[in-house]
Amino acid sequence: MPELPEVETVRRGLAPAMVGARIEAVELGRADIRFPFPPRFRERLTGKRIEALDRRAKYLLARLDSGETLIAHLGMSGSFRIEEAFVGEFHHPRSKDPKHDHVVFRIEGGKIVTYNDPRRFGFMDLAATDALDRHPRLAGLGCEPLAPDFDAARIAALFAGLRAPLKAALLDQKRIAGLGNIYVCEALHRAKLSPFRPAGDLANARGGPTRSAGALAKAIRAVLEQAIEAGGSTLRDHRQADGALGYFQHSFDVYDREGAACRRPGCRGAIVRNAQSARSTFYCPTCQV
DNA sequence: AACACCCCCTGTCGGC
DNA sequence: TGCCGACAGGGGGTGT
Repeated sequence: MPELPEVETVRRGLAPAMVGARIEAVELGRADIRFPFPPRFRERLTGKRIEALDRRAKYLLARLDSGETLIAHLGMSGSFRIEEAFVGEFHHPRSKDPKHDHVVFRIEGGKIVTYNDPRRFGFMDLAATDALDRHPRLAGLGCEPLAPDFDAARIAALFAGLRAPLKAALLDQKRIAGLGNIYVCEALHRAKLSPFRPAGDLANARGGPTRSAGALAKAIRAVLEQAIEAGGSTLRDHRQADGALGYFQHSFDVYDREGAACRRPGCRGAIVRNAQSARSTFYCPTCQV
């Protein structure tokens, strides 16, 4: 499920139960998910207070009062859920999917937070908070697309001279961090830009922004903000931490709509799907040029 | 630098 | 019904 809006939705769902509370206990269902858990993982979490829960791109960052930060990435299929603990309860005898419940946190105040990840492409790590920006997974990340200074000029500067197609450039987390396959397709459609256009087209000869760069900056911001507002997108029955379903998937204009009519008013085109760098691209060849 | 391709792991879905 | 391949929201690595 998780691109930026879904991770942000998870963050907002977890924060009320976790921020300010101590982690009373941690249980692991196995020794690794995508990677092994770091040494003494449970000990370094147990008894620590969570001072803040932040997001960087698609990463969740739980700042602990120990001076360390818990880094979590949901991969393709990771999700968190919150449940009320009963007295003495730790395991989840009623979990619908105990096989993929890999990490269970018991939180001060009586909540149980469970990380479930069938494909195990997600991971968790711990790092010193004052050295977080040197963590190998965070160090190379590009700019936040919802930051106040993310605009046409920024896009032009990032894309000037690039011959790579817009789709690939937007998926590259080293340039802009947080977009994934769905929201790239959606943003390009909103901006009326072909996914195959060279990214460098958005910069003029002096490296300044074209009108298209402005349209794309606006489209990215709008689609992300609207998706967050909707609680993210729910695909394959993924849920928010509180069990609610996001509903932005009903607002997709192109993603997973191969063969359907383009939703742009006045456009008579149909949505096409094809592969770009081994990933499905959905777009309308009629209005995206 | 940038591409095309491979891998990680598991579940689901469509076609036969 | 059963089997099998294709495919899935992420990301890193390699070789050309």
